[in-house]
Amino acid sequence: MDAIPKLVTDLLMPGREGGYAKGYETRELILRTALHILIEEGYRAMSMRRIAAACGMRLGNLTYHYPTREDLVRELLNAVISSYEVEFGAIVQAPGLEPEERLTRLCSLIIEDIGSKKTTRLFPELWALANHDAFVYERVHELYDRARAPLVEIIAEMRPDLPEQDRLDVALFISASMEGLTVFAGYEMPFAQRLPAVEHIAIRSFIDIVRSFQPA
Amino acid sequence: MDAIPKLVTDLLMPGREGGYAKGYETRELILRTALHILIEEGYRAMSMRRIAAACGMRLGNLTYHYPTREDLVRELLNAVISSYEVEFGAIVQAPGLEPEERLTRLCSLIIEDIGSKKTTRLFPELWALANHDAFVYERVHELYDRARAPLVEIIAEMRPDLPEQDRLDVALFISASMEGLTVFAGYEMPFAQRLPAVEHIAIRSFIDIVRSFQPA
DNA sequence: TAATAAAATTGTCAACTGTCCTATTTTGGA
DNA sequence: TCCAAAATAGGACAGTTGACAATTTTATTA
Repeated sequence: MDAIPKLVTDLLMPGREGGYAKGYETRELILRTALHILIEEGYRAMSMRRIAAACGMRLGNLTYHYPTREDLVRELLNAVISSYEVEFGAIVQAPGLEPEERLTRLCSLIIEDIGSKKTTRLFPELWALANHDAFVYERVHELYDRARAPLVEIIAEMRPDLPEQDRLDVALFISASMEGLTVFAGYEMPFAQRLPAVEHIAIRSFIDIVRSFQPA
Repeated sequence: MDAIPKLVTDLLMPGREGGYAKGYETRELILRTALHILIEEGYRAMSMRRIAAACGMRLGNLTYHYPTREDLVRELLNAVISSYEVEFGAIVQAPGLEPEERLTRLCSLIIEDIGSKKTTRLFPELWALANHDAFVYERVHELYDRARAPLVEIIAEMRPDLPEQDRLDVALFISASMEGLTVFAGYEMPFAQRLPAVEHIAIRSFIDIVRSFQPA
């Protein structure tokens, strides 16, 4: 039913320092399994015992690798968010292309990612958590800052006349616009099948704003 | 610190049928308190005992009014979402005004609501819950359907030439665009103070899309 | 005011939670 | 091959959770 999950970029773990390879693999399995439960059943279902059981290991072993639940959650979110940072950092800026074309490709990639199961399920959890957890808040918005950076650059190229603050505001709006699609046209959302159409509308309108925005 | 909460429209409870007035008041207190905990501390903190304690009542009494936690959550979300439906249903369509002006006012109201603490905190919780709870999913998207309806109407007035599907897609994009602001410029979010500026950009761009959208 | 339905209290239950501690087994390098 | 470190297992702990039953108190109205 589901597409083949792209395991490679699901999580970006910090490199291992000390310890055996076995332990590192186990920690990877743990975080991957925790992420799976988070996506499939939500944050509430992601208990220590539930994770251990799904990993086929004992609770004692889980708490050996992650002494507290908070440790585990932090590492998990860190690894997940890092993988997104890499993903967006790897977006080829394709120098030589017109800025409009680069804007189109960038937004296209982001919006298509929003349609994926992982992103549709994960980010609402992150948003909810961020409202009551300073660590999550910091980490999530750090990610968004980085994801917005290339957008700001393109806007600067297209509109060198614009004050920096206005560029930032426009980039912020474009970024928020796309994120908002998650709830409506994300994976298994009521308008999932309209995502391509809405993507088209979105990108056209983004180009229009950047081209025609005039400071107050 | 916080603004005075507008208690009147926070919750819309179903009218009481049978039972004493006392009981009805108690149920109202329960839902109001549960909502407060949900907003201030998140879904995970909203346990039966926590709610009962915050109400100054015993757990037994809470389970008398709401036998299971699921009952309570359903009633709570139903009451909260109903109040939003009333709020948006009450938006005066101001006949006689230009459609552009009506679009501006409607979006302005919605975006300003997104800046409120209640909305900023509540909706991410709803989005996360909706991903793993069919009831929440249904109820949330029912709300969004209703909130989009006046938008579709205005677009129809401005663009009678447009096929219905295109109007719906445009309304969907505008609606999603605004919701996306929650995470970035909502209450206590990093760009909360940019909300007015972004609101301005958003509305200008919305008017532009509606005016100039051309089917593929 | 008395009768009675509703509301609220109190105590209990099994299941689950995160954390900790102590064996035991496994691993990989000397 | 041996051995110390690492990994895993197993059990125990106190606290929390949702649900429920028996009981007492309160509110409403006949």
